[in-house]
Amino acid sequence: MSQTVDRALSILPLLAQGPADLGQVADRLGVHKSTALRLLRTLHEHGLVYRQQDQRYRLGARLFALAQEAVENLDIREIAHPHLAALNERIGHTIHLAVYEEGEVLYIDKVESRYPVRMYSRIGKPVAITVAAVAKLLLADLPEPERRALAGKLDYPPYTPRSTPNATAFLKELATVREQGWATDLGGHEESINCVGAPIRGADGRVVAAMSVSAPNVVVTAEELLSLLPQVRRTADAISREYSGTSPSKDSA
Amino acid sequence: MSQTVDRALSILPLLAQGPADLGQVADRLGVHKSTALRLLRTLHEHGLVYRQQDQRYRLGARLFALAQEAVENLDIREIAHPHLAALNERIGHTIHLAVYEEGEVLYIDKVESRYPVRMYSRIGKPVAITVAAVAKLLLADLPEPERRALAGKLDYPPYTPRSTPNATAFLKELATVREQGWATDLGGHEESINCVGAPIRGADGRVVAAMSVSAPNVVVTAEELLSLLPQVRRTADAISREYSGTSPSKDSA
DNA sequence: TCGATGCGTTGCGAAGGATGCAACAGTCAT
DNA sequence: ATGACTGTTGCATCCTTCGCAACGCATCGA
Repeated sequence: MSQTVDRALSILPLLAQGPADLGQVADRLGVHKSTALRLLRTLHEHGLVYRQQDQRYRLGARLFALAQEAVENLDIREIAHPHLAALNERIGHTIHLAVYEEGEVLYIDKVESRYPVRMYSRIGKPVAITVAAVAKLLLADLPEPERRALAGKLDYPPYTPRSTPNATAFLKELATVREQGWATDLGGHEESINCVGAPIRGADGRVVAAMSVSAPNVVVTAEELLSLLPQVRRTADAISREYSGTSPSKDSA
Repeated sequence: MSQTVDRALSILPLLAQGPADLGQVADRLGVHKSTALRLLRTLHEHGLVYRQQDQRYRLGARLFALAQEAVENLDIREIAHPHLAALNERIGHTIHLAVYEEGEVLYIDKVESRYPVRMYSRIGKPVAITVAAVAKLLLADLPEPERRALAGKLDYPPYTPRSTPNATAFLKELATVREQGWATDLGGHEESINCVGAPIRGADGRVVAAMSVSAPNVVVTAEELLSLLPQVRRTADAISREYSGTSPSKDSA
């Protein structure tokens, strides 16, 4: 809607592919060099773009700062984390927390068996949206038309023989997930990794996030992992209650 | 330099503090609601901003994607990682890799003892720039005026009794670090944590990155940690050589 | 040593786009 | 039902951005 801003923001994904010099940026944008220069300068002032010694531009540090702050301020994450940590304390496996946003699923928290570490390493990468347990949970709750549209647009990479093959199978799986209120990924992404997940719901019953427990099948069999389902669901429900209960009145300032 | 873009980008740090509605954004920017709306729409189209169900805006997922891609494309990181992993294999402690950028020091890689994990959790947060070994290494190599200016601007939080107290002490410490070619942080940030670090240099001899090994003093004493210094330096030098050697000719496309 | 080519940078007039206003629509609370 | 609030739209005005051309500067080759 705003041409100037639109152009400026188009520079970011362009630089995400790698550093580029002024001419390259101008060409890719289809604008004059001087225009590109002014846009880059503005981005630079805000720290979103950095100029390395060879004068080429690349993405800047402020970007990380923003992403960091953003994820820290997600109240679901804040509420969920203690619950995830407690569950992890008991069962010891890796636990993920994920949300859905505009056609993408992204992890916003993770608890590792050894120590609690917030690892955002998978953030931004195309999450295995067609197979991940958390993705199924989140997509299963989308309004019918949006769900159909999204399922049609997706790619269905055959990570393993057990991966979801196509939109039809995926929609069917989502229906199952919606019915039963939990989801699995049994070797659909990596042959040896199994997951079980449960949805976290807001006050209106809509799924606002999803959590899952993952473990390699050399450690626990799929059946053993499934036996943890009640605990996973209890945790998810506890988070749902707390999230629904406490009104989000942030009386700051 | 570009007013429109400047205003639009100013929205991002504002939203980083927490979700805000249209009116709040407009107020903080000092512009009319309709103007703020158009800017937010543009940000939204690029995925940098997300509109939650209560219509308030917050930072969007694309931001994570960009930050992720950006850090993945840092060639220093790519080159260094195998070396860091190898060193970690031998000595088992936590290893950090950091770079300097426009007054900030940020971690771009980390290897944990258990398994290699890229953890960007500290990115964006104010790194303990006045005490961290990697920070000293990076700042010690700055041009004199820039170093002085920066040292003057910094805060010197007394994390522990051993933290760097002020600019004078810091500049002196940096001089020492520059002389000896390595740095330590002995309980300057957290009482029980010690670090030793070494610089990674480009072809022109300038410090382009810094690495460090950290360990709690309940596991290894400061002396024991210091005895690892030769290995750390060898690793850093190996990275320097590889980084300088291979010309960065990315013959893509 | 000198000219040539390529890059980033600056100042300028023109015009295109962004701005703020005012009016509208929807929602919630009273 | 009525009021207040928030988000939204269309529009005329003016500011801001745009592309041009010329410049400074470095690198390269003769």
